[in-house]
Amino acid sequence: MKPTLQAVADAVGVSRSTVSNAYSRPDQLSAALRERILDAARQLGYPGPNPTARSLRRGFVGSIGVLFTSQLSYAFTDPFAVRFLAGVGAATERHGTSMLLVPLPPAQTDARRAVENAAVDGFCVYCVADEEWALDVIRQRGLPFVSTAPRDDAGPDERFVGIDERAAAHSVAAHVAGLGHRRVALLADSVLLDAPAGPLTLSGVDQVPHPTTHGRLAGFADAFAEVGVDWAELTLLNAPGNSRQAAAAAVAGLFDRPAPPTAVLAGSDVLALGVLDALAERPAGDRPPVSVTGFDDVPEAAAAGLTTVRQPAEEKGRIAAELLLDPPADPAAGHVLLPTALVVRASTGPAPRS
Amino acid sequence: MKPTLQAVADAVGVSRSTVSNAYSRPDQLSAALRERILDAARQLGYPGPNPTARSLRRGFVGSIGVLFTSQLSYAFTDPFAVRFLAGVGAATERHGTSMLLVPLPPAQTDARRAVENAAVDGFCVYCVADEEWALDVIRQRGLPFVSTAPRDDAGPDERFVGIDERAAAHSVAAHVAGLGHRRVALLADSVLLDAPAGPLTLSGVDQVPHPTTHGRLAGFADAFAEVGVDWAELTLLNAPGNSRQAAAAAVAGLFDRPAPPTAVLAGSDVLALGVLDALAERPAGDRPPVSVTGFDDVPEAAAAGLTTVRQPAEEKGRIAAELLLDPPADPAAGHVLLPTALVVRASTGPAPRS
DNA sequence: TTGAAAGCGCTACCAT
DNA sequence: ATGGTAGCGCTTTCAA
Repeated sequence: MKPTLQAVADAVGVSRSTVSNAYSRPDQLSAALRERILDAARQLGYPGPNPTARSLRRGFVGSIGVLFTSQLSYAFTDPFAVRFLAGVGAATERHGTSMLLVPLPPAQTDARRAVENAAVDGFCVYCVADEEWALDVIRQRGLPFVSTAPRDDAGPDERFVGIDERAAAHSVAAHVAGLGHRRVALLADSVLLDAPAGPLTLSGVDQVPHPTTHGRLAGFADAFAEVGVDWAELTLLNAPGNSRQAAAAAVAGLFDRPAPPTAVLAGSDVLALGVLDALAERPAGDRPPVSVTGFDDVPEAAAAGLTTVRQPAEEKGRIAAELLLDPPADPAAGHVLLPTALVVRASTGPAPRS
Repeated sequence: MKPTLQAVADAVGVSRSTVSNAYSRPDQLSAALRERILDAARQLGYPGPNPTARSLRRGFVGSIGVLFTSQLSYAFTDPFAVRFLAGVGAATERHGTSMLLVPLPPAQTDARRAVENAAVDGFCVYCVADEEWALDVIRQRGLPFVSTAPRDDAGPDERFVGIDERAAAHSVAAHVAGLGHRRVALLADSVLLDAPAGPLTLSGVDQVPHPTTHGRLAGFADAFAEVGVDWAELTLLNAPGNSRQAAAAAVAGLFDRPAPPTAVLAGSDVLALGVLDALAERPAGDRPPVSVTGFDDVPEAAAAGLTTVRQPAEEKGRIAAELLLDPPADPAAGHVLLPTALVVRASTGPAPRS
């Protein structure tokens, strides 16, 4: 049995309060006594105050949760998510807080439980899919959180860090439109929950439930509407997951259609890279000159020569954590919009004249 | 004030035990009563049992710690570490456990505190530098742990997953020796704690404190000893950190020496890539034909054509977590050696005749 | 500077 | 099937 604080107190012949003070409030006792206590603790093999008991008593835990509303193992394969985590890590590091990664089981009920049971003082919610239920749980627990997806119904005290998805998406799409492309496919992850890979028909972009995906698709559509191509003329492709494989599956057969798109705008770099994979797999003589764009500007994008929109990944994570750990006095400061930039590389070019 | 379990009990007119059972042991009460209780809880905004209180009472937390004995923000820049984390994540996911990433402050005392205060049921210790102190704390807390660095003084109940570092390192080095290289530099991270970037003189490999680094350097040295090149003839280079920048700094000026090495054996792919960076920065006409090898076979290695040793990163993380979460009955099974494989790519070639 | 008392919110045992 | 009791190990007033 591990010795408790009580055991140390008994050994030294002082009260528990004094031992507690020796650890947590050194100024409350004489240096000599403190040394005596710490020595006795060492002797007894007392490992210091039990973190759980301390948390219960103090009312806070000293760690923040990071919630990926997707498989945790997936999150680590997403370069953008990893940079985000690095940012959160940097902030927690400075703050002396730990970060808890909470895996969400596939079943909805179990996932709720996971969020309910997480021992944290707040959450950074990194959303890749439906998240409302998670926010409900967090609110119910009375915990603060920072979201990275734009939400219409965000309360005034709800903190956010992100980008203007729609404007950013507009910028790449306008670039592609400017190159003359008119037959265009839009590719996104989770256009509709649980839709299969491939083409999808939606009466309008507002049917897309996930705010990030909605924002990006809307931005793409805006740019083409400006050049006279409207929603119904765009090919919408669903990728069941944000992975190169999912993207490749989504564009299967696409370029063998009668009038294939001359450009594919993807909702993320990972998806765009998957499209390039699919193109590269075709025999060299049969590669249509398709322009492809991504989103995020992850490290791999540069190597692949991908035209994309840059957003500061690490910064996003860092600010999310800081917003949580040091809530700004002014609630308006709890809403941070990060800059984005269009990065033009070799993956886009003029539309072929046809 | 958030309602407590007591409040729900009062509202329904049952005891706390019954409410507790409604959440944790549904089979202990009638479905009807359980529904009544859950309804009342919803009504009152009771978010379910407080995780901390529950942990205190139950005696376990439901999360495992992952300890990087380096900056957390650094860990996310290391592709091998990220794959390792992905493996841990996959295992925790299946097990319904969370993972706590504990940032270690620079100061030794604070770092001890961080490990002492982590609310976890055990640790996966991923070591990049001196780790003994951390293991001391963990043992003192009586927590189980799994280490990934080979340790001489490992007790019989201490679990381990890793590779035969020395044999693996020998395999690449023998490949390079077989290509005829005799003037060779060995590059490693933290050869000595706090040594600056660049050449370092050590009377023998046994002066290297970190077990992983020691194993790899020893394996390199073994292979060259076999062809008559002994330790003193090898150039030992220290990189202050496992990063491309650190590696580039370590080899600065190296190739402008009178008789520069014809091969650089790096202790990790990241370092090897840094060497390639340094080489690539030289004017095209002035690039010595240096063979470079890495270690790990991270995804980037393939793209760079790096000759390296493959070790299963994700598997390592997965097994580490599993060893922690489902301790094998047979203690011998708590010691897992993973396979490695020499991967020969374009970064190594025959030594120039001179 | 030190100690006594009062819980933090919950669960598990043992009765009923 | 349900409730009473007894803590889990600690911190924090407050009083001495």
